[in-house]
Order: sequence, then structure tokens, then C-alpha cells
Amino acid sequence: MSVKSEPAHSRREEIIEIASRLFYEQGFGATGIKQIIDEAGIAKGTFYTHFESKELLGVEWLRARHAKWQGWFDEALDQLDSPAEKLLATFDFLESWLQEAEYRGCAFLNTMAETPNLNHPMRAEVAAHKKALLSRFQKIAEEHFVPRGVSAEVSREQGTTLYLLFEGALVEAQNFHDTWPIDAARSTAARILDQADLLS
Amino acid sequence: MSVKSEPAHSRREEIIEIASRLFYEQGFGATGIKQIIDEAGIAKGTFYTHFESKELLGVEWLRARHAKWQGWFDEALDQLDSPAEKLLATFDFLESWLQEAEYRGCAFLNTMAETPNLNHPMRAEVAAHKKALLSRFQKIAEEHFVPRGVSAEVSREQGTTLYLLFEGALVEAQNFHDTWPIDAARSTAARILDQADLLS
DNA sequence: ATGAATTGACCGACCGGTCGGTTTATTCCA
DNA sequence: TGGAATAAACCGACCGGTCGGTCAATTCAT
Repeated sequence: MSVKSEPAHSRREEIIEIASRLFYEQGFGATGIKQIIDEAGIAKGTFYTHFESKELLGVEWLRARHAKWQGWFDEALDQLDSPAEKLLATFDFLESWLQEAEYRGCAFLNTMAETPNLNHPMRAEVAAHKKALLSRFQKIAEEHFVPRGVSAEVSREQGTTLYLLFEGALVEAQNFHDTWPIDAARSTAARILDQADLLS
Repeated sequence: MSVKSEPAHSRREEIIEIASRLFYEQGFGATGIKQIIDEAGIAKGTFYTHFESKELLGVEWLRARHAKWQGWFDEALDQLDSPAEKLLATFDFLESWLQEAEYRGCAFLNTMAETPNLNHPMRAEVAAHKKALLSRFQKIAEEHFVPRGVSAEVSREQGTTLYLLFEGALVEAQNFHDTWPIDAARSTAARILDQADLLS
């Protein structure tokens, strides 16, 4: 018998896609179930056959977004050769992201900001996403610095710094709606990558 | 005749104080008028004789918070002698702030995150607050670097970098609820301040 | 025929905001 | 000094609408 193939867009996935757009553009709290089901063209009850609660939909949103974002990030870095190029490309990635009309900053940080409770399931997704990104920076920084005679530990510290610069630029570009924070962070990043001799 | 003295806490100020605490702890959107008037012990109508709308109360909240925050910031820096000490003290200030039980990150960035509309009056307050903070960093950076032979422009660029590190540390300390982002940013800041010779 | 998917009316609670009316404090004139 | 007039502060019921969530009834595909 034929394997039942999952449709490219199951109802459940369709709801996640629509909700994702609304959550990102308006914020999780500011988006009501009503709007989601209206745009999906379904009834309230149908929504609740697919999701236990709005909160769990929020968690699924962040999980899906994490996967998608990682994809974008990897795509921007993978074709580059050197670790230094990769690290600088993160800022170019940020800049092209900012150009998009729907740019509303980082969905994870925005969600963190409106979710005070540290034990909220969505906060766990935020922390996991950022932890993964930090590890990415640290790993690439190691690839850059260690061959230049810098210890693994100090190399990772440089990765941490680049991560903090990245996050600072991300947030301030959203605030001022301008690329100058990204440009400034990129310049500093380039200088840091050039200073292996001072760290060894 | 005697000058009519304004009471230390007018009703209006009392409402702002109560709302400020709730807005910071729970977020602006997540806090209802009901809760504010209940905690203030007043009726709905009384609230609206003092404020046109919840939104304008939000603006007043941010204005008052900006003034208070500037005071904290200045207090942490004013008694220090050198610009370098001042700049490093900003991270110590951040760290002691994080220790507080009610720490919920930056009220301005949190508000930005839940306010997509760039033309919203509260967004203007956020931008103004951050612009003032950036200028502070740039000015102190000038005081540090210019006497060491660095141009005014490059000195200001270092101030911008320190600002971005500060903001990155602020946000990530909130996310991970830990001091390591602040410590990492502080270390990098110290190194940057030590590199005047590379910039001149 | 049966079980899953779908429907939309319905629930109680809450949202920001309005309004007519009352209380309280100040001003002004006799 | 007393009493009327004025204005500001205060009250809480009420407005239309939305919130997240439930459920009995119906449709639909196997």
C-alpha cells in the first residue's frame, strides 16, 4: 500500500505559518486567536483541535522560527571560506535583513521582552536559540584564532564579544531603524579579528 | 500671600508611580487600567481626569523613568575621576542592577519590543533615551581617547562600540539572567580602552 | 457506519474608555 | 464673616468589543 504522504501544507502547518507572520509583525501578546483563525479561514474549534493553547502555539512558532533562522544564517555563511569572512558576514546578513520591509527585530528578543516569567515555556525557546547562536560565534572564532596562536579559551571569549556586538547591533538597528549600529559593530569586529597577535 | 506649594505626591504622581512599577514588571500591554486604579484605590473616572489615555500615561512613565535612570547612571559615574573608570563603571552599574530582584531588563527596550509602530509616541521616548545614552558614551570616550592622541571622530566611534557592547550585555543578561554577558563585555571594554596607541 | 475534522454559538472575564452625577475645595461678593 | 457660585476631583455603572477557551451538533471522508 502507498505511504500516506504528508501534504506540503497540513492545516496545522498552515496555522503555524499564519500565526508566525502575525506574532512577528504584531507581537505574541498583541495577536489574538480571532485574527489567526480569520486569516486562516477556520473556526475557533478547529484551531483548538490542532493546538492545546495559544501558548503552545507560541512555542511551536519559536521552534519553527529557530529552524528557519538557522537556515538563513547558515546560507549566508556556508559558501564563505575563512572563519573571518564568516564572522564579518553575520553583520552583512543583519544589514540585508534590516532592509526588508517587515523587519521587526529579533522575534526571540521581542518575545523575551514581553514575557517576564523566566519559567515560561517560550522563554526556554528564546534562551535555547540564543545559546545556539552564541556557540556558533564561539566555534567560528576558535577556527579563526586558534591557528593564529591564540588559546581555545581566549578564542571563545572573542567569539562571545562578537556575539554581544552582534546582539547589540541587532537591537539598536531595530530601535533607530538604521544600519549605523550594524556598520559600527562590523568595523569593530574586523578590528578584533585582526588582533590575534595581541591575544596570544 | 503664601505660595501654594505642590504636594510631594499629587494624585497624578501617585498614579504614575504605581503604573511605572506595573509597566516595568509586567509590560505596558500586559498591564490593564483596572489593576492600576485598584492599586491606587481610585475609580476609573478619576484616572481619566488625570490622564487622557493609557498611551499618554505610558509616555509619562518613560519620561519619568528616563530622568530616574539618568540619575542612577550619573550617580554611578560622577564620583569617579578618569573617563576610563567611568566607562568601566557602566558595566558594574549594570551588574548591580541585575542583582535586584525586580530586574526585568531595560524598560525602554522592552517597550520597543512590544511596540511595532515606529511612529508611536512611546517609540520616540525610547529612541530619545537611547540617543542620550549613546551620546554619553561617545562623550566620555572622547575624554579618554583624545588626550591619548586619537582623533575626535575615531574616539566617538570607540564610544559607539562601547555603547553597543553595553546594550548587548544588557539584553543578554536579561535573557540568560546571568552576569556573564556583562563580565565579558566589561573585559572587552577594558581592552579597547587600552588600545589608544593602535587607533592614533 | 464510524471516527475524525469542522463548525460557530457560547462562556466568563477583561479591555480601554465614557458619562451623568456627587463631593470637596476654592473664590468671590455682600 | 457667611453664603452663594464656581471649578476641580472623584465616583462607579456602563459602553461596545475582544480575550482565550469550551462544547454540542454537524459535515465529511473512509
